[in-house]
Amino acid sequence: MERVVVGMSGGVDSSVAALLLKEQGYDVVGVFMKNWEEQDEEGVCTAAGDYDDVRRVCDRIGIPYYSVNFAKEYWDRVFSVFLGEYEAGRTPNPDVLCNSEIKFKAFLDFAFKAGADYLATGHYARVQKNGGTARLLRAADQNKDQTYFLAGLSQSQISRAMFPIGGMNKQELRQIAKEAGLSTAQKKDSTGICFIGERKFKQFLMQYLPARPGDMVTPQGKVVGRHDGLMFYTLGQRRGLGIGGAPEGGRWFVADKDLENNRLVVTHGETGLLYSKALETGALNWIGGAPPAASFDCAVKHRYRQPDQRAHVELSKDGALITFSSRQRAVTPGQWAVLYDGDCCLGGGIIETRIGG
RNA sequence: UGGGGUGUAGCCAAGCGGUAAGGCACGGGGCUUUGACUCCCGCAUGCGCAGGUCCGAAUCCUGCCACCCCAG
Repeated sequence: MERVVVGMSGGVDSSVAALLLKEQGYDVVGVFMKNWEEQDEEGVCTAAGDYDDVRRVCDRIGIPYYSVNFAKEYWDRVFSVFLGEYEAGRTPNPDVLCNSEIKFKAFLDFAFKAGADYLATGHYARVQKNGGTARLLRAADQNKDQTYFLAGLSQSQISRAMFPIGGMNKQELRQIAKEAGLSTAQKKDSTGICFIGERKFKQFLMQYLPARPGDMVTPQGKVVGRHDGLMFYTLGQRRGLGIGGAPEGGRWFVADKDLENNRLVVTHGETGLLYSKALETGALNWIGGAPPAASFDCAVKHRYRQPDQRAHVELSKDGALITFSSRQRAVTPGQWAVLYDGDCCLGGGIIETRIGG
C-alpha cells in the first residue's frame, strides 16, 4: 500500500484531502506543521486550536497524526528573505517561497524519510502525469485555483505531490466534510500569510523592520504628506495614505518608491504612472524542466487571483521580458509573474522591474 | 483696526429661510492562504462665537473672534 503524508493545517481543505486519500485506500498519515512561534496582536496563538482540529479530523477519519516544527527553517528560508525584500523596497510573496522551501522541501524531505511515497496538501491544483513528466494544472474550481502559489515548484517536487481536492469546488468540498462529520466542515477559510495568519500588516512589519518616516510627494515633487516607512506600502496601494481633500476629489495611490531619498511617490487618481506594458523577471522556474521556446505567447498573472493576461514572453540570460497585450495596473517587483498554457501552469519568476507607463 | 473677502466633519466642498449633498481620509465588514486593488456599510442634533428677527436660520440682522488679499 502506498503511503501518503498529508500536510494538515486544521482547515477544511486539507481535512477533506486526507479523507479522500483514506477512502481511496492509501496508507494516510496526517501531519500538522507549526512554523511560526509568535502570537498575534491579541496574544492568540492559533496553532494550538488548529492542531486540535487536525486531531479531531484524523480521529474521525481513522488515521494517525503527528506534529512537526519547521519554525527555524521557515524563519531562515522564508521570513528572512521576506524581510530583506521589504527592506529593498519590494513587495515579496512569502507564500510562493513557503511552498518551494518549506512545504515541498523541508516538509517533503521529512515525509519521504518517514517512508512516504507522496506528499499531499489541500491546495486547489491538479497534477497530471503523462509519460515521465508531471504537469501542474489549474484547479477545477477556477475561483479557488492556487497554482499561482505553486509556480516555484520543480519537476521533482510536483511529481511527488498530490492535490486530492483539486478536482472539486469549495461548495461540494464543504458538503463532503459535513457528511463525513468532520469538525472543520464549517470552519472559515484562513487568510493572511501562511502559518502566520491575518495581521494588521503595518504593525506586524514594524516589529521586525525599523520605521523610517519620510515625505509623500507627487510625481512633480510636491510634498503632500508623510509616510511611516517605505516598506509599509506597496505599488497601487490606496488605503493608509491618509491624504485627501482636493477640490476635484479623487483617490491617491502609491505610484513608486524612491528609496534613495526615502520618499513615497503618490498620484492623484488612476494616472498612467500606475500602469506598465511590460516587466522583467529574474530567473524563471519551469515546472516542466525547460521553457517551451525561447519566445512565445501565453497567459500570465502578475498577481494572485488576477484574470489571465495575454502576453509575449522573450527569454533573456537571467530571466525573461514579458510584454502584455494590454497595460497592467500596479505591476509590483517582488511579486511573481506566473505563466500558463491553457490550464497548465508552466512556472514563473519574480518580477524584477516594470517597464513603460 | 482703511477697503475687500472667507469662516460647514481630519481635508476639500454643496447649500442662499424650511429643518446639513457629495468626494477624499478614517473606521467596520465582504472578497482573499502574500502585500494590494475592489465592493458594501458607517461617519456633523450641528454649520467660527454670542445675541436677535421669524412658526422655522448654516442661510436674514447686530456685535465679537480668526484667517486671507489689497492698500497704508
